[in-house]
Amino acid sequence: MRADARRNYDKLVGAAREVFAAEGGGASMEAVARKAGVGVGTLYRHFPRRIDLVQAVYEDDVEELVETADRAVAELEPWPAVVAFLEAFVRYARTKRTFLNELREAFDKDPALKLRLRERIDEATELVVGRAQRAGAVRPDVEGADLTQLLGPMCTSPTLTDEQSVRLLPMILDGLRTRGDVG
Amino acid sequence: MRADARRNYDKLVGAAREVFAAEGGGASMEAVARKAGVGVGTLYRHFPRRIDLVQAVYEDDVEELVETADRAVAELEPWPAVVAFLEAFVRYARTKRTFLNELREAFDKDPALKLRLRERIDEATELVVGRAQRAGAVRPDVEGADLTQLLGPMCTSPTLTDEQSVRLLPMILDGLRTRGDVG
DNA sequence: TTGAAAAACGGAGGCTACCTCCGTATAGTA
DNA sequence: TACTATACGGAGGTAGCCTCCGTTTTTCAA
Repeated sequence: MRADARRNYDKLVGAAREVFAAEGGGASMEAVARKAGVGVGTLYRHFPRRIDLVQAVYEDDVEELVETADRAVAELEPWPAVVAFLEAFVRYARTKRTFLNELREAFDKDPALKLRLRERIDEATELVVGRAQRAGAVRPDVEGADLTQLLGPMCTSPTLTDEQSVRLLPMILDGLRTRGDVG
Repeated sequence: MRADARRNYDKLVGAAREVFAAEGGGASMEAVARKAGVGVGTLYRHFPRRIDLVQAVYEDDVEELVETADRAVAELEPWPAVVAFLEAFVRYARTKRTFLNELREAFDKDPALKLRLRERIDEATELVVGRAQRAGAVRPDVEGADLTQLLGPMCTSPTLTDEQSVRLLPMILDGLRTRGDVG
């Protein structure tokens, strides 16, 4: 891939993320190209169908979430790493609401994609949570996948408000940590 | 409402049902008008937004389902009435798959609609199932709403095949009926 | 460093679907 | 029957999707 192509690819994914977040997954391709500062031709060469763009944004988001997990484990103590990761997960999941339909369509068309990315997220969660469990900071009777299963649907539900998510995550974190544990 | 307007309204809802079933909820308005044998102007006067048409089709389907329940109770013995109604429910729910996204959008915009129609369905189910329970044909430890809750998601799941739904409904019916009951 | 091939860019333009508008047709009514 | 309110239909304006191709940029061998 040529350097300028790579540059434009990244610009397009970034622009698509912003535009989809602001206008929903139905936003016009022209708007994405404009935001990225490239022509529509360039957009369509990289992403022939709208769904390819949605998918690229989503994969990019998942990758970032996984990196957040790695960074949290490398830089933070076990419990703060869990807090940081789950906050990132909530942010990640909530942005999906603006293009849930498009995402579902992408998953319908390619079920393997859904599975693969879900595994990737579950592994990252397990990395952070398992470490905290071994350190005695998190109760042992939960698994990483339980948490994403709990938070994912909560965050993508269209009726969840910003305030609710801000109130609920701390509550979930309190329930998650080993009892009597401090700070 | 003038007679010709009423006629065209009905033709449009019928055409929309067929076209949505065949091409999905994203089918073109022109295609619906053509199928109904009217001009697009007529379509848009009756249904200013696509969502209004989706909603009309859905309400019509629910109405038909409720009528099926009434007819089953009037014309059939308790158990056969349950069979007939649940088969109709499966048919009803499966047709929704082709325009689930549009339906969700309609519900997001008007949550009361969802509630109202759900209640209507639950009442119809209760009518048929309650009668069969009182007649001793159906086990007493289930409610009408449990059944729709079980069948609805099953039928609208995009991964359910025709064959599966044909195999599963009899199984569910077997589990539903009072043990030792015949015919 | 240079020049030519390969790769990528951009946006004009064709296509299709959405929706409005208004002249024409028709049902209902006295 | 004649009149009016109502409804019909589809031409045409608008907008978004996508393709195509002349132009620009990058790469790389000499």
